[in-house]
Parts: sequence; structure tokens; C-alpha cells
Amino acid sequence: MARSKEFDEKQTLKKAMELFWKQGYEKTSMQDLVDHMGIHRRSIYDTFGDKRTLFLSALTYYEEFITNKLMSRLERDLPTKQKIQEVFMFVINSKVDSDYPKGCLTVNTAVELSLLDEEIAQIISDMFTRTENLFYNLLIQGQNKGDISNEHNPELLSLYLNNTLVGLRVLVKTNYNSNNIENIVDLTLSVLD
Amino acid sequence: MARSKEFDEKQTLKKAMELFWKQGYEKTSMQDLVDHMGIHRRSIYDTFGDKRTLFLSALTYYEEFITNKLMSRLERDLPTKQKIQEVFMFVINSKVDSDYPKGCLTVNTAVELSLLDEEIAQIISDMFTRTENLFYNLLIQGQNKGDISNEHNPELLSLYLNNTLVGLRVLVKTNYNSNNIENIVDLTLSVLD
DNA sequence: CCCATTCTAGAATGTTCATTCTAGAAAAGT
DNA sequence: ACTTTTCTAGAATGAACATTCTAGAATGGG
Repeated sequence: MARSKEFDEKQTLKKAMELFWKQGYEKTSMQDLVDHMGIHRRSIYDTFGDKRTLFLSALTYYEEFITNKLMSRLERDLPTKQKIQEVFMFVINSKVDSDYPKGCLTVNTAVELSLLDEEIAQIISDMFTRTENLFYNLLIQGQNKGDISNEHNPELLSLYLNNTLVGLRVLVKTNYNSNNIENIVDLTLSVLD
Repeated sequence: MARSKEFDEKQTLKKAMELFWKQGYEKTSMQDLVDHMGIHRRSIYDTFGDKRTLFLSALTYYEEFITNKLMSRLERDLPTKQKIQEVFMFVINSKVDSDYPKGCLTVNTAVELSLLDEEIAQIISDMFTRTENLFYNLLIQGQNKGDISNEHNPELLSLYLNNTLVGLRVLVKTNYNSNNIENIVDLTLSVLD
């Protein structure tokens, strides 16, 4: 029937994600995206719609991308506390791992767009809730396994852990001392004892 | 000698601060600033320099403004833990208090500009350090007064409290359940017992 | 009164923005 | 070979951007 697409849609979307991740929504121009995605301006509009729609797709892709990376880190059978530490380390390591920008597109977007775009605000809230659920499930598993005390309230703790993680995803972007960041993780986890 | 300025420089700078606070740096145009500051475009450039310079002034003014508001909340003689709670509540209340935008210009700027502007990254790190010092001083006072255990490490705790506060300043911008936010504060403060 | 300065108003400049367009070449199934 | 779609390339559009300009009115100390 017709000519087939020559670029890989996911791969191209990933390129857009990287740019939004590093620069934010407003700072990233369509020209930047054309240069970085490696396909024609017209192809971007045909495939991904306008800038905002492309951004929404990139945001969704980001969550999938990050979740996959994180989950593969959590496959090993570790004590619950250590699993939770893995989640924190995953965010902090992005400071060293230079393949991707420091920080987190979800937090960046929460800060940049939540007050200005109600639809995006809701998407971001949902994403935070899913992270919270991840902690919640780990804690419940821990209580079932017996390495997390039943005295603890998993619902409260998951809110608390999620908030700490949000904070870290801001601090890793600054010139903040990285020893400090590890100390924050240790102290936060001590609540689980 | 000459005609005197008709506008109050601080008051006009405050207007700029409000706009950057709500919209961020990139999203705020000079036209927005002209409309909101109520002085002529030319007067903005003459008085405050270009957009980035104006932003830096607004950021400095913001810290002064917020610090003053916060300090007046801490004048009363309260137990240390309650004083620290006051600091958290101050941030959270901004969610209800509609005079000013939700969230915090410091955190917003950390997220939006730290990776793109080294000078701003340093300014933001310094601002975070000063918040950390605020906590540190409260904790030392508490240990001297005797209502904070000497077992605690004030340096570690000040990092920890600062990070929690950063997280909250992101979450208050989202549609996140506000009951959750109070629970996070309570659980964070329980570490001080 | 005079002159330096700051105000007002809005036009001008030149760049960059997101988006759409024309125009034709390349592929793939019928 | 024909048709349909997607590709390439780059120009066009019209708005918005930061910044600077001309031009004159207002003000205040000498």
C-alpha cells in the first residue's frame, strides 16, 4: 500500500524525552527537537502531533522507561529495607550515570507545569501515587516476610518515603554535597527499624 | 538635579518575583512583566537590567521576603519540635493562603535552571544550605534547652529535615491529597523523639 | 529659568517561536 | 505500472520573544 516508516517511533520518542528531561518544556523548542530527534519537522507533527502532545507522550514513555529500569533492579531477592534503599540509590546514581540528565522528568514537570496545566497536574499526581504504591507494596511484602515490623503503618510510610524521594530528585540537580545525599537516605531508612 | 523615581523599587521587584514564582523563568515574558509590574518596559531595563538580571534580583528578594515571614513565625518561645513543625506548616499553608502561588521559587528554580546555569545552581545550593542551617540552629538550641536528645546528630538531621521540606515544596504544587502532606510532616518529626 | 534625569507611550529591530506549506523523491503493495 | 503513503528539504506564516529606540512630557535642584 504505502511506504513504511523509516524511523523507530519509540526510539525517536526517547530522544524527545531526553531533551524535555534535560531542558524542561518551555526551554525546549521545536527546532531543538528537530535537531535532536533526527527526523524531519514535518514527520514530528505527523507522528506525534503538536509540542504539548509530544510532551505528553514523552512523559508517558518516561514513566515506562524508568519503571522498567527500576524494576529490573528490584528482581533480586533482598531484605525489604535494602530493596527500598535500591529505589533511592537508583535516583541518586543518575547523578553519576551521565547517559541521562540528573534529576527526574516527573518532578521537573510537577514543578514547571502543575500550576499552569490542570491535565498535566493530574497526570503527575497519578504518577506520584504509583511510586507511593510501589513503596506500599514493598512494605506489605516486608511485613509478610517478617523483616518489617507490623507496628509500622505502610500507608503512612509510603507517603513519607515518596516525599523523601521527591526531595532527593530535586537535590541531585543542584551542587549539593553528594555525601549529604547518602546521609539523608540512611536517616530516612532508619525509620523502618 | 533630576526627577525622582515614581515607583517603589522594592514593591515593583516584588511584583516580578510573584510572576516568576508562579510561572517560572522561561514561561514569563518581558511583556508579562511589563503588564504585571505596572511600570514602563524601558523603566524595567533601566532599573533592573535584562531579564536574567531581574530574575536574579527577584530570587534574592524572594529569599529575604520568605525568611522574614518565616522568622516572625518563630519568634514565640515554643518547644523545638513545634518550632520545626512551624517551618513545615509555613510551606504547607501556602497551599491555602492564596496571596501567593503554591510552592517555592527556590525549589522551582533549582529544578528549572540548575542544570542550565551554573551561577544560578550555586546560588540555589547556597540557599538550601541556609535552610539547612536554620534547622541546625534550632536543633542545637533544642539540645541546649534539653527538649532534643543529645543522642541525635544535628548535622544529619538538618540535612534530613531540609530534604523533606524540599519534597513538600514540590508536592504542594500537585493535586496530591493534603491530608497526606500533614501525615508526612508528622512522621518526619517523629524521628526527633 | 535651566538642565539633568526619569517618566510615559509606543514604534522598531531582529530573532526565535510553533506550526503549516509547497514540491517532489522514495518505497511498498496491488 | 499505479497508487498511496511517508519520506526529504526548506520556505512561508504569523505570532511572540528580548531588547533598543525615538520623542516628548514631567519633575526637581541649581
